Amino acid sequence: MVREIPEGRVASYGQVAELAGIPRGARQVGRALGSQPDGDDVPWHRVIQASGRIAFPEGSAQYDEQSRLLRMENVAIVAGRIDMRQFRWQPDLDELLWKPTPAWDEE
DNA sequence: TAAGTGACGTCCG
DNA sequence: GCGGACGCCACTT
Repeated sequence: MVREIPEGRVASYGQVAELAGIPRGARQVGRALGSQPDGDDVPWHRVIQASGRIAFPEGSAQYDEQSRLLRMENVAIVAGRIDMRQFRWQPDLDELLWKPTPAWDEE
């Protein structure tokens, strides 16, 4: 499922779990990613907390690595947070939402 | 077998 | 917006 997340977009653990058919399996997703051998082709860095924060403690090597990879994909991390309204991956509406952007003043 | 522990999420104050 | 309490579930002690 995580491999489906396109570059430049992110998804929350809960979202991935749900899409994978595991309603309350957010923690399972975290475990799965953690047990994934490094150097694999799974874009683990695109999975973050629903709050828009990176799950690792700020300042940790892992936090730095993840934020680095995200920024490399042009995902903005402001004040330790990622704007989910802007970068959250939406499987179906993806193409629609990722266009320029004018339409979200409805918020 | 029971208790502790997370790469989490939601609710509440 | 933040921290605490709980819920969650697959391990590990």
